[in-house]
Amino acid sequence: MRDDDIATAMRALGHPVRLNILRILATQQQSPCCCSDVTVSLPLAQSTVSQHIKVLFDAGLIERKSRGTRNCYTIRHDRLADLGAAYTGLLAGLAGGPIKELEMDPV
Amino acid sequence: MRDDDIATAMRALGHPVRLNILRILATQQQSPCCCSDVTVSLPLAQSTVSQHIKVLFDAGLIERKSRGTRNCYTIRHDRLADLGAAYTGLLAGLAGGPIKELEMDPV
DNA sequence: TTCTTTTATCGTAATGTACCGATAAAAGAA
DNA sequence: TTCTTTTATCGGTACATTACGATAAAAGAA
Repeated sequence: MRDDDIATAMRALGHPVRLNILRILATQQQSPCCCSDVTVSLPLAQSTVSQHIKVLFDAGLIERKSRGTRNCYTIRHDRLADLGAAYTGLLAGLAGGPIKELEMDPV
Repeated sequence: MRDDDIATAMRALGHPVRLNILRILATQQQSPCCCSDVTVSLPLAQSTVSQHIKVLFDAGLIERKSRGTRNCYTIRHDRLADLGAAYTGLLAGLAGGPIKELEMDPV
């Protein structure tokens, strides 16, 4: 995962409303969840929710499936796990300190 | 960790330059690392780096220590770990699905 | 004291984000 | 066909972010 992708995903998660959208998608995981389903659970206009969904979608954190007149969104758990792994890797790199190159090439 | 704090920390990590600043701080962990030390490692003006550092500081991800005429910054590994735990908790909540309340209150 | 170093902050410009209402396109129902 | 539902996108407003150069304050050196 490149730094740009990590940053994009982090920024997508960097808004409380979008965290809640993920939770809403998780809650209604059984039946497919569309934009209007999310909107009724939030004190925001439909256009605003659609915009937040787009941010999550562009960051690759949710998936879109066209079902009739609605677009159903589901969480991409694989991508969220990837981000978690990338974050763990980042922390490991930060903990190492300046002796990092010795660890990578032990002859 | 509240949603607002998670979002703030995520947003602070949501820029490639700030990821690099953390890595630079980690690399020069031995000797205290100040703003000018970070600046020479980046193709950015000192004022811009100072601003990025402020974002990380305001998010609680780095610590400031006044040492003479310079301000030395160090990584707050505890806060980064907190964020990792919060993220893990978020993922667990998202994986659970709509049966979440049954798990929390098994009588 | 004066000089230098270092940093945060100010001012500014360009760009991005967050919200809203209105609207056009797509798909199903009548 | 016409009507309804749903959604993405457009236009607009307000505010935040990112970048820069310039500058004042603080602390040490001369």
